[in-house]
Amino acid sequence: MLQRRIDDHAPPTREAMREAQDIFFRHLKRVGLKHTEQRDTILRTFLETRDHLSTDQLFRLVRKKDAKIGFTTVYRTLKLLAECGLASEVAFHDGVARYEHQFNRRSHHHMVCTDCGLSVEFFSPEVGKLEEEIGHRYHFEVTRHTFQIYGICEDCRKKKDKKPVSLT
Amino acid sequence: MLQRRIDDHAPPTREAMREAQDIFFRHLKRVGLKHTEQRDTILRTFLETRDHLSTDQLFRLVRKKDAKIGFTTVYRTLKLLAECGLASEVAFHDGVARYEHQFNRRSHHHMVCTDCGLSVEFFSPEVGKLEEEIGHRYHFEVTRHTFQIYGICEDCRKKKDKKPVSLT
DNA sequence: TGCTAGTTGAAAATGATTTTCAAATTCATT
DNA sequence: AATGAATTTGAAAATCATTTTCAACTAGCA
Repeated sequence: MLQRRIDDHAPPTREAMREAQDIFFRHLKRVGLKHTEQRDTILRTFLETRDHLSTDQLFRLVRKKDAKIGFTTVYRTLKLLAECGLASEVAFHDGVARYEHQFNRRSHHHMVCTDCGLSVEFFSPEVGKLEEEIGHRYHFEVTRHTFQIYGICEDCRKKKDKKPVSLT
Repeated sequence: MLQRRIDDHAPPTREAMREAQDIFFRHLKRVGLKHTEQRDTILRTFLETRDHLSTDQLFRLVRKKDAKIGFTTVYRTLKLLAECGLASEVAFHDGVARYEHQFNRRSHHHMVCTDCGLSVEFFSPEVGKLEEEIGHRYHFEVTRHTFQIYGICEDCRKKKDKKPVSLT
């Protein structure tokens, strides 16, 4: 499905990159894993992205930097990144797991067009407050939340108006 | 994964059941499909549930009522129910699509324990308002939203305290 | 009743995700 | 720098939920 974005975002600064690598390698050390060239390449590629990537999409990007890195390694590294909080899963309900990096980003949410796949980010501090409040009420130690709004974007509505009934 | 519930809910009244059937069969007629025994059984079974069911879980329940109904039919009927708004998908990020019935229920959301799978429902009118507001801002025609909070429930936290480091 | 379009369900296909395993690599220790 | 134990890698195979196929069956209109 096509993925367009409305908002924009700056590439990571050198410091940001370094800090993220630090978090990652500290995590690896903590759980007794090793620092490898592949993991580093995958992390760097991931941080340079801005969309919500499927494992396969990230794999394709990684392959451009190092054609010898396999899908499996990307898959496994993405799990490690999720473990240490650098990546988080975003479910768009289309049967594919997507990840986005969480580094230096404000808490945000997504609105997705169910026709063309356009996704828009929006920010809402209320959601964070609500999360905390509900967690407290039910004695949960809250770790994360997901909030997505689904609908039809303006463009797709216009297209529909032109051919109102599809008989195919 | 285990699924416990904290809140409770009454079984559907005869009227509620009838109304849902009406909505369903009206929908079938509208899109030129037929009213069958199987579809009726599946709808009734679904309405009697209260949890977030995977297709397979619903299939098992349906099979108790009519052992001749196949998985495929349950799968297809669930899609039809989602089409006419009687069912809606809930993603718990565990790789399985789940549905819950929407009939006569207030808009609600879920908090899920990532350890034991416990899910709690909560209600929050703010979320609906937010949905509308964001949709308007980006010119989306909003159809639905999902909001889930993830965390660790009280019980699981207590269990962890007892054996703080797992070395297996 | 007869007909047509839709339905059913077993089995096969699909497609994303996950595991397996032998060869290669990391890194703490010599 | 060399050693060796533990981990990593990546291709291939396995898994598993979901979706499609297709031949036999059924609903519901004329």
